Amino acid sequence: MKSKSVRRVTLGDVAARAGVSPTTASYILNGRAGEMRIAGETERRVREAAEELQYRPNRLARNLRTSTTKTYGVISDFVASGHFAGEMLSGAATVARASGHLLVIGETEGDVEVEARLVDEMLDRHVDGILYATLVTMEISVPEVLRKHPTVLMNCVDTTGQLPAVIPDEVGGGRVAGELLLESGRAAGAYVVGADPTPGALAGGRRLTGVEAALNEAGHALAGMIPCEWSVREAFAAMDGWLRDGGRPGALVCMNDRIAMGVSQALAEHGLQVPGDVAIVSFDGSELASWLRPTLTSVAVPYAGIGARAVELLLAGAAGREVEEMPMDVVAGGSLGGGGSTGKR
Amino acid sequence: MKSKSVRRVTLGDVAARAGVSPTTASYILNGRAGEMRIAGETERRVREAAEELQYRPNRLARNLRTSTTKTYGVISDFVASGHFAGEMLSGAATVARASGHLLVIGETEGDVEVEARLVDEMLDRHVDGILYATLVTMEISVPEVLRKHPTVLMNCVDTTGQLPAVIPDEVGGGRVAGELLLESGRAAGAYVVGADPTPGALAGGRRLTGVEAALNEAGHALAGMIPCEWSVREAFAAMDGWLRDGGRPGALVCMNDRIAMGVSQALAEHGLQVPGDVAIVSFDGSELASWLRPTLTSVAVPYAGIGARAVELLLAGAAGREVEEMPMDVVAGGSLGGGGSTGKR
DNA sequence: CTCACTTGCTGAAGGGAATCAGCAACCACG
DNA sequence: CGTGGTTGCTGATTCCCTTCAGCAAGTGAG
Repeated sequence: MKSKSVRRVTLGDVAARAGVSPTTASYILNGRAGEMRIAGETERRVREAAEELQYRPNRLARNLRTSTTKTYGVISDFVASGHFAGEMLSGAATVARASGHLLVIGETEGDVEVEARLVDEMLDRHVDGILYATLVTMEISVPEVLRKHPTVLMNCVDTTGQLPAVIPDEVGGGRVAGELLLESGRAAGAYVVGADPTPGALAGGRRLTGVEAALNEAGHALAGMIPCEWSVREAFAAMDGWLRDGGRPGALVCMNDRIAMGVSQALAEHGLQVPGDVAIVSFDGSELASWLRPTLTSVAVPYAGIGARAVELLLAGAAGREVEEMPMDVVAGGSLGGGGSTGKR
Repeated sequence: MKSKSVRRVTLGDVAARAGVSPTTASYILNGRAGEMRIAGETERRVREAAEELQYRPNRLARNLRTSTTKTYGVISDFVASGHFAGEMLSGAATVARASGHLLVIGETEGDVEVEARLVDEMLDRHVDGILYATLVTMEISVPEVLRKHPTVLMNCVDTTGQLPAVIPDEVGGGRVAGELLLESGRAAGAYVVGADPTPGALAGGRRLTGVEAALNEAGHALAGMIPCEWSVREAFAAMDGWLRDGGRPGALVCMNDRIAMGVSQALAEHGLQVPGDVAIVSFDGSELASWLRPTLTSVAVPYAGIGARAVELLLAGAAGREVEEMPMDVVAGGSLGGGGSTGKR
């Protein structure tokens, strides 16, 4: 199974066949022919030889010489969870590939030791840069050593604010949710379901800020908060309890789609219709939003966009400190009533 | 931001400080001291020097010399979709890391051109092996060049049967589902919901085979099939139509959790209770199964296990041709009635 | 004292590309 | 005919490690 090692074609072979020195061949194949005043005819011969011999440069040799690998490392706490990490990876991989880079992944499982080891492994392999991602949008402190290497944070910001980061514009997303409520005429008696479960997490607070801003500017106000962790179960329990206590919401802003699912279940069990009795708008724009009946109108976190943008910053030589906020767009569903009850996905 | 390149410590530096030759230092640090009859005292000095200088071997140089990179490439059609790909990656990464390997990923989006380019990029970088994964369990034909390099297929088998593969034991999983139905006394009037949506896909047929086998052996038989694509929407539509036509199932075997969700929605809208009126067992063991009310009893696809096992095969020098089937385990939920209505997740 | 072996180490040769410094050949000009 | 400049190319070195082949010194037997 091991390749029968027929000795790969080297730069020297190409040079020999073209009747030039390896130096010349190198310059030509690296596009420095003009700069080095190589004759057009010579260039043609070398390229032809490379083509005929099916020459592929030995990346390992080049890596050693240039200390460069056309490779970026991705450190993230959880690769496996939900589609989030996957989308971020996918977005990053696409942009990386376009510039000939590959992605090396490492999952820390939230363990600092593992994280440190992974960072070392990647730096040992001379990745050209590191993408540091978290599953939940949050403020974190990254390993010191990353400050000495090109690094871009995805979905998080570091406490010292030294490193460039790409995060969702959660406040803007909150405003979008608030505006959707206003547009559909369901802003009265709106409650927010969810509270930030993770210390350091940013999404909840910032989304709330945005929602309140939008409502307040239109002369409305939130009717209240129904706190719960961001899971289907917890949301169901919280909502169920609240409804049992006689609560009757006009609309619900759910901090994510899973909360919206739990909430929907509770509403259904109490005989309340969505969107007839209760309008729902939520956040995430996950597949789940398109699975529910009615489909959810959800303000999507642009995970793929974050990944893509982060790689762009790395490619551009990430100057440091700037935090870029990616706009959150609506995935229209039927949970607010009115138009598109089919959802966009 | 670029590291200020203080010239990394090299093997030579360590050797100099310990007063030995680089050769000796190399042998010692590579654990070949015994084999080379290096004196204990010398070994100590070298290790100490390495420690003091914080020596980290230059992997790029080693890579070049050994044509080995402690790196595996993962080619998969979709990295972003669902938690499946993520779990497989995660399982693979964990085992890989344990042996000092990192994973390089590449997403083909199902495009053969992209796939070919990614394979080339990885082989150029001399990955030590390739994991080739598909989102859906299926039979595929892999790029020819992979046959010349250590390769293990994850969640798929190749048409020629030349390459080692790790797939879920779908027939066994089907049996498990059938047995669950029997154990809970709900085997009578059981319909199967779903049909294989993708050409070449294996899961549906094999699951069905297992379910039928288990039922038949106990003197039961399936009451029928309700075909639909494997999505929430399609499942809802199919089930809703079937119920409108007056169908009344005693139990449903759903080909995956998304189908089960659509089915649950349809049952609810027709006033049928789970598990009271209709028992449900499904496949996948995804998070979704734990989100529904009642939670689903679902036969889980061991994605993480597949990834982990595939890397083990690669590490063991994958001998070729053997196809390993990983057992599918039950994630207990409440959809079959009886015990655990809380679910295991 | 010699020979054969063991112990403990080292020199030098790669691996394949990138790149600095420089050289030969030719031309033009005064 | 010497000088200076351009054109077009190349030799030698470097990146840092692994590893083959071999050598000097010590030991024990004969």
